[in-house]
Amino acid sequence: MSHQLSIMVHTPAHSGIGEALTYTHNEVLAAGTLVRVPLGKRETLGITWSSNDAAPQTDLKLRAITGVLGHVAPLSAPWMHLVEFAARYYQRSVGEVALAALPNQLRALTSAQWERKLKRPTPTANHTASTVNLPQLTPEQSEVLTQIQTQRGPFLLFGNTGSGKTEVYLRAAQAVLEQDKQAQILVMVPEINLTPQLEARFKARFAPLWGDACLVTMHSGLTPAQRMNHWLAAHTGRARIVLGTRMAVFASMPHLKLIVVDEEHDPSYKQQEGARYSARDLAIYRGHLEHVQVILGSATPSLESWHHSRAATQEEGAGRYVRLLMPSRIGDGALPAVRRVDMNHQPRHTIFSEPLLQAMRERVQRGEQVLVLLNRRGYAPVLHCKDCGWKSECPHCSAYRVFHKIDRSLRCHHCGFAQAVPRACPSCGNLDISPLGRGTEQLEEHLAELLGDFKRPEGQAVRIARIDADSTRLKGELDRQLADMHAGEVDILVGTQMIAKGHDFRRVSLVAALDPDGALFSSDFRAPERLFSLLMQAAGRAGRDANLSQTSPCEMWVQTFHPQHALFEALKQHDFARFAEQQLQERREANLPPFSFQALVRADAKTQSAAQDFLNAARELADALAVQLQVDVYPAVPMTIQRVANVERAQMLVECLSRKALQQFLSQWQAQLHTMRAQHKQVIRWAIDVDPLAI
DNA sequence: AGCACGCCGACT
DNA sequence: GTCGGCGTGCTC
Repeated sequence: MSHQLSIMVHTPAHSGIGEALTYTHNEVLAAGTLVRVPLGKRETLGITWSSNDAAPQTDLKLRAITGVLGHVAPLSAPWMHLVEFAARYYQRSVGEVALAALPNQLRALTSAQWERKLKRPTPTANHTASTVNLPQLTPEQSEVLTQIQTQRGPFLLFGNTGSGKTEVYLRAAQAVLEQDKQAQILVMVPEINLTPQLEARFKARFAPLWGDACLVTMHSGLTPAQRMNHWLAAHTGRARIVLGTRMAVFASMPHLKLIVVDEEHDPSYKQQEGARYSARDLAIYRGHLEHVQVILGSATPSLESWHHSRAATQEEGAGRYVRLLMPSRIGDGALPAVRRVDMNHQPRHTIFSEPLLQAMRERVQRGEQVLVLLNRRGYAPVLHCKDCGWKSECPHCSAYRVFHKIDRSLRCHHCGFAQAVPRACPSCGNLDISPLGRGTEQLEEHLAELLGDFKRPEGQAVRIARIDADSTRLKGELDRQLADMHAGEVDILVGTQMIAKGHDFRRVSLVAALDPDGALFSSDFRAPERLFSLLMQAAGRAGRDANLSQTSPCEMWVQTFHPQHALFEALKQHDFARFAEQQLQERREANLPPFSFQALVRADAKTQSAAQDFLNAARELADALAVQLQVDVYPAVPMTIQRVANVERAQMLVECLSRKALQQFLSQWQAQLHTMRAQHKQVIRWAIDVDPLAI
C-alpha cells in the first residue's frame, strides 16, 4: 500500500517551490522524520512535514522516497512549529528555514557511516565531583534568582557590566539541570569570539558534575563534522547545555527547559542574509511555544525589550517581560566617571586633546592601561588630490576606497576591491595626493608621535597596539593580540568597537572615545541607541579590578563637539533608564519601532532605475491591500550605498501600527511579488527584511 | 539551492 | 575544431 507524504526540501521561496512536495512511501512516517528524496536529477535531504493521504490527487507523477534516516529520531513538533513560524514571519519558505537549521552532513552520510557513528561509544563522563564551590551571591543576585524561580517570565535582566549576570545564568541553569536530570539549556551569545569565554565559565561550573560532554557549542566556526556531532548531541539529549550564536536558536533540543540570551541588544542576533530572522525574538517565541523560561540579559537593552519590560499600559507590547534589576558592580568596583572634552574649545583639527593626552600619560606612568576607541579602520577614509579634486572612489561601488598605509593600498570596505596607492593623481598627474580624515591606523601612528618623548616607569617607550578588522585578519591574530594586552605588554590599545565587547581587561583604567558625534545626528534612528550601548560597554572595560579602582579611579573620556547632548548627559549619570525613556518618547512621537512595525523590500539590479521600477511596480500592486490593512508603503529609494560591486541597490520601507496587519499584508503581497518578478528580468534578486535593524 | 541544457569566446 | 563562461528553467 502506497502512502502520500508532504516533504520539505531545501528550496528557497523564489525557486517556485514554496511549500512541501508530495512523495510516496510504502508506510506512513511520523512528522519530523528525516528522509532522502529524489529531486530532479539529484537526491536530497527532506523532512516529513505531514502525512496527507487525504490530499487531492494531482496529475503529477509522484516519486517515491529513496530512504529513511531511521538512525535519527524525528524532529519534534515544537521544533517544526518554530521553523514554520520563522518561515512565515520572515517571509521565507519553510523548507529553506528547516533545512538550513540542520547540519549539512546529514545529507551526505550513508547508512554504513551512520552505523559507525552511532556505535562509537559515547565518552563516559568522568563526573568526579558531586558539588562545586560556588561563589557567594550578592543580595541582588539572590533577589533576581528568586524572581526567576517564582515567575514565568520572559525576563529582561538589566544589569550593569560587572554586576554578575553570568553568575545568575549559571545558577538558573544549575537549578533547572539539577531539578530535572534530562533538562537541557540553550545559551546564546552574539558573536563567535564571545563563545570561548562563556563556554569556559559554564564548563568550569558543570563539567565537574556532568562531564565535559555536557556542553556543546554551535556557531559558524565549526567544521562540518563538529557541527554534525554537536547537533546530534543536542538532538539526542546527550548535551545538557547548548551554547552558540544566533543559529543555535534552531537547535533541536527535546528536553529544552531554559533559554538565555546574553547581550540581547546586540545587532548580531539579526541574521543579515537569507532568512533574516532575529534569534532573540525567535528565542522569545520558542520559550512561549515550549513553555520554557527565557532570560534576556543586557546592560543596555534594546529599546524593544526595554519597552516590553515596562509596566503594562495600553501600548502594544508593554508588560510582556518581567524586568529584573542588578544595578551594582560586584566587589564595589565603581563605574567609571565620564568626562567630556568640549572640542569647540580645542585648537582646530585636534585629534587628541591635551587634557586627554595628559590623563593617558598619567595612567601609563602608573602602569595602567588605556583603550582608545575610533570606529573607522584604515589610515584615512579617503585619498584626495588638492589640485583637481580627485578622490579615491571605488570603481565598482558608490563609496570611497580607504587608504591603508601599512601596505600602501586603497581598499574598498564594501566590495573588497584593492589596488596599490597610485604614485600620482590618476586624474591630473599631481604628485601631491593626501589622506583626508583619519582611521585607527593613523591614530596609532599619530599617538606614537605625540608620546614619542614620553617614557614608561621603567624607562622604555610607550607600547601602543591596534586591534581592528585589519590587524586581526589572520587566524589566531586576535587571540594573540588580546593575550598581549592581558599580559600587560601593551600600554595603549587603539581600536574599533571590536575592543569594546566582552573582554575583561583587568588593568584598563581609562577608556577614550575620540569621535562619537556622527551617531548623534545620523539618519538612522537606531544610531543613538547603538552609540549609547557602545560607550556603556566601552566604559565597562575600565575598572573591572576593584583593587585598581581604589587607588586609581577609572574614567571614560568622550571628545565631542556636543558635550551638552542628552545622550552624553545620560551616559555621565550611567543612566540607561533615562536615555531609554528619552529615546522611546521620540520614537513614540514619530511612530517608530517599537511603536510601529517595519519591513524593507530590497532589490538589486544592473541599473538603479530597474531596481526602483520593480519596487514601485510592487508598490502600485499593493495599493488596495495597503489601504485596507492600514499599511504605509513608501516609494523606492536608492540605498545609502547605492552601488556595491557594480550592483545597483534600492529599497522600499513598509510601515504599520499593527504587527498582525503588517504580517497579513506581507504574506499576501509576497505572492504577487513572485509573479511580478518575471516581468522584471533586469532585477538580479530581491528580498524582504522584516523588523530591519538598519534603514 | 543544485543541476541541467544551451549558445558564444580563447585555447590544446 | 573543443573547453568553458554563466543565463534560463525545472525539480513532487
